[in-house]
Amino acid sequence: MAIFDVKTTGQVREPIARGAPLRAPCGACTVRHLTLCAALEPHELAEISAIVSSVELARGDPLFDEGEPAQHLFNVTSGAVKVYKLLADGRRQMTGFLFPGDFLGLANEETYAYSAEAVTHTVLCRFPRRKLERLLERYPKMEHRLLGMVSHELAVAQEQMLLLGRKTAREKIASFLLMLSRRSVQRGQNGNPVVVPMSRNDIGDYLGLTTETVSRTFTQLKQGGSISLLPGGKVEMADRARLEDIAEGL
Amino acid sequence: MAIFDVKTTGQVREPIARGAPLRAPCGACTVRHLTLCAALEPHELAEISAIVSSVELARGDPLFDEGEPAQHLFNVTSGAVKVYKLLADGRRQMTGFLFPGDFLGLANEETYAYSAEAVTHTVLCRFPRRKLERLLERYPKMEHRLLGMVSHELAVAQEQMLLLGRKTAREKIASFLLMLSRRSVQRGQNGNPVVVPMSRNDIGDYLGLTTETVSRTFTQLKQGGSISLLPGGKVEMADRARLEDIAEGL
DNA sequence: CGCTACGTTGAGAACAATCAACCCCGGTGG
DNA sequence: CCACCGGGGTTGATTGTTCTCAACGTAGCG
Repeated sequence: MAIFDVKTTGQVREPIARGAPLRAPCGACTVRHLTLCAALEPHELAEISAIVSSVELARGDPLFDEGEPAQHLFNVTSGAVKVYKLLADGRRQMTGFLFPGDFLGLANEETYAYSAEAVTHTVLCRFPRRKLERLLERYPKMEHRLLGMVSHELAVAQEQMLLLGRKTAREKIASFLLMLSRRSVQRGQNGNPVVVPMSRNDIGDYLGLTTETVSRTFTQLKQGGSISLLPGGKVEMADRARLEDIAEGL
Repeated sequence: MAIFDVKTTGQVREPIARGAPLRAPCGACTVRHLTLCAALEPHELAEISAIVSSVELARGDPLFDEGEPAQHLFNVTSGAVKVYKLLADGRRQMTGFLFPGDFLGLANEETYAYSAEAVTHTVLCRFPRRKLERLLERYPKMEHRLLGMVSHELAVAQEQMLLLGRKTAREKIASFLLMLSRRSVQRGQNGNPVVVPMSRNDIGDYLGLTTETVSRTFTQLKQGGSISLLPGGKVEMADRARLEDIAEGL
């Protein structure tokens, strides 16, 4: 949910085993200004560097599962991550898609309240929770920044509740595309056409729809001239103003 | 969303004009241990007392509207508040019901991202935002506590996304009753029968349903022997285990 | 070159929404 | 005192959006 304006061209930084930690040079972090680590003094940054490691995931790799002991916080460096909750019978609700600059893993309890999995090849920074907490105690500015980020997450979650509870399939898809586009622009990338790296099924689980309905609605928007579907999972928003209206329920 | 275990018998503390501020004695606050003000040193409490005032609302009175400048934070002292977002055509999504001990009004931007209105006669503490922010700067412990509260709100919001996106009407109503019951117990009140102070319409807007569907689903649960509807807006959970199963999708 | 996963499209079913009537209760004013 | 009114709640009939089940196409990959 954070802002980001650095071009990351590829996904892979250094080929390491899945989940294996790697010493990361925070000084060279390209997304630092949008993360918890923004605006740190050099000595603070050094302390962060001392506890952080890097994790690399392949498409589909799990990062952690709901109920697991919450031992780490993460910051997405490149790629994309999906976070979701499950019902006993397998029904799934995505609670978010995370892109470079976004953080995840914050847990009030001792365990994660949701699962996280890589949508594409992804690299993350990993902070041991205990150590980070101790750092936050000593640097209230960092905690203040974290509060701002969590508050923003909460506002985004409330917007999503409005979508899930009250918008039609059409409005949901329009809102979704616009959200992806805005976040892409915030990361300094092209907002149109927008890259849609997740599957129809994932999109459905994010919007409270089935794959079929997602597919049909894309088709419908395409035939209505609002969008075109480009190869490589890109969507061109041919009539953005119209999409904005649809998303707002007009 | 906060925890609370003090019995508040009535709603009215002191009859004052709607929305009018009143000097409040924080030292005597019965819900302090669940709020931002929990575990403060006496001198910190004195500083809070110096900036806080009290607000009293009648049933249906607005507290603030989405888009309005966010000048205050609030803490519910007694009563109940609903917070919601609207679409252009009037469709409404409740994002939460707040009870004694809960706070509201946190805004990342300069304006409120949602509207708030009293469900019943309600009393709140009011903190000027700027002054509270200055206090938070000086007392990182308070900010730490606030972070914990917001994180909890976020976890609740994610649970609600699962409900809105993936649960059936039946499962939604069962989940809703159990949530009210749990929060009632946390406030030290009777969890069964549970008091349901809000209208069918409000419940529908919270669960992403219409009034009619809410009403029908209550009837259905009643006929199935899971609940009984008592006078005074109370609901007896005759078979709580069954409700738990329904809520989990079993 | 065939798998498999993903996406699209179609037909029919189902759940919840809509439209509508009615009830009950509390408040108000004749 | 009672008739009227209005809001909230319940129930019924019907509609409709989305889901389900199913078939088929396509692209990437071993």
